[in-house]
Amino acid sequence: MMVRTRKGLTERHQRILDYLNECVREQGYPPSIREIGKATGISSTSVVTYYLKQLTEMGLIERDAKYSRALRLPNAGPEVTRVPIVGVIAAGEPILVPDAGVTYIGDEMDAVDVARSILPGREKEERLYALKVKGDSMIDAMINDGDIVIMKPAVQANNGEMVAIWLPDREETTLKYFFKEGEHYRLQPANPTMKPIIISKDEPLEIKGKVVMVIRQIERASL
Amino acid sequence: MMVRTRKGLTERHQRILDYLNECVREQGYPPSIREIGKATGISSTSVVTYYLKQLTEMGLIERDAKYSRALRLPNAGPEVTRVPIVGVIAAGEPILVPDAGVTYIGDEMDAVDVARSILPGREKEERLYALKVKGDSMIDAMINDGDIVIMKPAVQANNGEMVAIWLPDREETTLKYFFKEGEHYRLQPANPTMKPIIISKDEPLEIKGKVVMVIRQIERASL
DNA sequence: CTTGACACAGAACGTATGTTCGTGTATTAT
DNA sequence: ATAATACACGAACATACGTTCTGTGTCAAG
Repeated sequence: MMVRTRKGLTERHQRILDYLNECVREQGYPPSIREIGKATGISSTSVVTYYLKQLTEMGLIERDAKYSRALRLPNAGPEVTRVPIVGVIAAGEPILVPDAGVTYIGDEMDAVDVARSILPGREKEERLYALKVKGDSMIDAMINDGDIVIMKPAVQANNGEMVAIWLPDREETTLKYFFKEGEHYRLQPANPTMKPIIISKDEPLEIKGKVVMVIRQIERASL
Repeated sequence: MMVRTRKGLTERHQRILDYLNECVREQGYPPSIREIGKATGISSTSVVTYYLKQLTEMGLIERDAKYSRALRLPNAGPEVTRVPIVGVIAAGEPILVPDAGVTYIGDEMDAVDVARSILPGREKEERLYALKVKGDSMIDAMINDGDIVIMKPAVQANNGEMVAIWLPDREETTLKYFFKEGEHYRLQPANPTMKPIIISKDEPLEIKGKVVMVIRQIERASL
């Protein structure tokens, strides 16, 4: 009996999977049964089929019977999420929030691609949007003019979450860590050397979304 | 003569391309010549081959002759670049730079995936690395504790580029926009409210890399 | 010692598959 | 009018290809 590795895979299972991945990545199409055999040192097409059947049963590949090269890696979905840039965010303007029922299609809209692996788990499922920062007003959030802020829709927040807040009385937008404390809210800047804003619970405060990520593409500075 | 569309593509060319894209996306492997014929209303395998030859000549597909389903969309490379996180960057420590000949393989190393579409053009070709920010010392660069800085190797810089600099005399690392001016260097903070550092050309200054991008994954703040 | 499970192998087979050839029509250039 | 080119097609062909069948060897359990 061959030595089993993780998940009940033998070395031959693993080499077949690795070869399949390599073929899809390098040549753009899956290998045939005979090509798998040659690459993995299996001299018989029936043994390759024997292993492919097991990999199918383990859910690691999918096959469409009888057709050539009809192998599929089931979880090879798109690696990036395209997040629409729905507008800008600036200190003195209300925050733009996408309408609930609107979807953004194609390339007409500005968008930013974000690798799914660097998004927090649950955000992968939710409808993210992005805002581009305009002006120097977000410095206390350590966010620069031109940065892209990835948001998820929210009208409420838990303590410690960073949110986009519109303060109507002050006509001000801000990005802050949000805390409920006694009779007021504390809006804590990301810059630890700066002081928080204390907002009385009498004062209107609108949470427009939660900040998930900030992306800064470094461009050359002018003199 | 059939009506030509953009780039000299006839309707049949376009339908073949669309079908190829659809097959790769939906079933995970390319179609055969006969499948293309059925899907596009072309009854003869030699006509399909005639069109595939033209699409190849236009650079829109690639074929590996004689093998089944050996069609490839040439620009369908991986959508993300995996950038290794080679260490941390902190104010009082020299900057870690990956050795020239070393490559990072597999999952042993921390890494961050970056969508290729948000990288500047030439960085896609070069060997990027990432450093994780430790401490509050990069605030003047608008960079927070925990941020990930995507770098490209460099020992020289042009005016206006953001670089990672190690000042040996001061035992200090800093991220600044770099300017050569007369008898000194000006290291300009990203935070426009902060003053630059002026470094005499007599003082040692080591450029360790150029900053390409900053990624901040927002986590919950503690009280 | 026997049996069954597992792993492996080669051969045979029918179908899938891509290429080549010959033919036809329409349009454009000479 | 003729030739060249583009577009279209069916048939034939050889090879690629996946499945099935039969067989062997090893090992563990009974």
